[in-house]
Amino acid sequence: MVERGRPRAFDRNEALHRAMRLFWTRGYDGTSVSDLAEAMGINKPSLYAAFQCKEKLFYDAVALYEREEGGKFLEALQAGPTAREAVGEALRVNARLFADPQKPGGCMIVVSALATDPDHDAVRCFLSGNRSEAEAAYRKRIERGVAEGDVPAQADAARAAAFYAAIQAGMSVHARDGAGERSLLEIVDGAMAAWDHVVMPGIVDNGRPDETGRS
Amino acid sequence: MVERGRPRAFDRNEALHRAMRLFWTRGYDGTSVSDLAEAMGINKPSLYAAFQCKEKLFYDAVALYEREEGGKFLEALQAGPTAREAVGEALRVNARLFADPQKPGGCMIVVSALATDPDHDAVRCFLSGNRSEAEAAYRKRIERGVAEGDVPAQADAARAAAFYAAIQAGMSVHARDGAGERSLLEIVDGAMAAWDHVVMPGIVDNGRPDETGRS
DNA sequence: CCTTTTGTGTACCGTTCGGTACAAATTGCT
DNA sequence: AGCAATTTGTACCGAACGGTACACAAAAGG
Repeated sequence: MVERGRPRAFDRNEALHRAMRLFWTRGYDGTSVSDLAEAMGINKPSLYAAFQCKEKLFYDAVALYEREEGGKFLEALQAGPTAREAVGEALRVNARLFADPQKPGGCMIVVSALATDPDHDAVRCFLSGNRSEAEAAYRKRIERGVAEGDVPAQADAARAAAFYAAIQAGMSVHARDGAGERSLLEIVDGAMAAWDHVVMPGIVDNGRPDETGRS
Repeated sequence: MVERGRPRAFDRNEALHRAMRLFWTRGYDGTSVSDLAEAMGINKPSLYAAFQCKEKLFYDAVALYEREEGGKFLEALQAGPTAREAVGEALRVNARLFADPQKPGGCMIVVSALATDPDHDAVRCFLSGNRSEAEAAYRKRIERGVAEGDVPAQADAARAAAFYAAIQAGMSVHARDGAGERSLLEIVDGAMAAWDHVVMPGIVDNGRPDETGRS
């Protein structure tokens, strides 16, 4: 009793991928269901049968985005030997993603619904929550650095996470405005120069008197 | 021959101000003309008679935003005694604006149309151009710092401007997510810690060997 | 073969969109 | 007063919106 009835004539994942690209490019409000159906190569009833409604389709598309595009970011954030190197590499991974000429500019989670009408506030909040999760990922990685000894114990992980999350969001806007990979990597470079100060505000005024916080 | 015909029964500027607030909150796509008319306290024919169409109304609203909210930013950017202090103060002015609980979160020019359908691409490009102007303002202030001697001659003003413009955009997203003034000011503080490196990449690895660049 | 189950395409639903026709109302000018 | 110019409110326009009814097609199970 595995498959009853007429089989689906399209690849659900492929269709979802195309929907994701369209939402990413045009935003939630800027993408109509008719446009989606056309881009997905199906008719609207097929779309609704497979994805329930526009809003759920969007959530599925965001989940796919996180799996397809967010994976390398999270990997890089875990893989780096120190919190500093991990955060830097994670930002560089995203810089390359946001500026990829084969893809819509910037991060889908930032650009696709920043301001919406109150009817779609759930969508905006959903993305806002996802952004908070990204910030939390930065924070946890820095806290891990404290636990592992490569970040000073008195570090303000939450504050540093907010800083790097903001940098990442700014990179998305910049990418939307046509900034290239080089420009975004320069921004990352600048942000990483503030590491010591951001991680230990008040202790390190500026610059780093000593990098050997490691081990 | 100054005023013929029936006089307008509403204050055009007040109405535009209310439209600006609504666009700022909900974005271009998320704001309908009916909502606008209601918020402005007028009927649609009055709206169209006074502002031509939705798109032109939006442009007028953005211009008002720049006059009302962008003024203090530009002033601070010019007023600071050094480029460094001016950029820092300008960012702090915007941090307070973006987190003002009396106003919609973030910068209108960033949040109100990042991703739209192709029909409204002109709106997106208009805002993108305005963001470029803000970046140019940063660049010119830093170049002025070079001319006045408070910034080293070999400084990369364009790169630094891109960095601080990105920070500013990131602050808008963060403000939309509910970040308060304190959080945004901490981000500014972090960004300013990178000043020397950002202004002279490759020369100053990190930190500032000397702050007495002033005069 | 026949029923059940599910997907497909057409053609449509009510609502909202941006925008306007039109007649009444209110002013300045002569 | 009469005319020209302009705004106002009502009521409406065609188009696009998100979503669906329905008849038909294609598969599995009996």
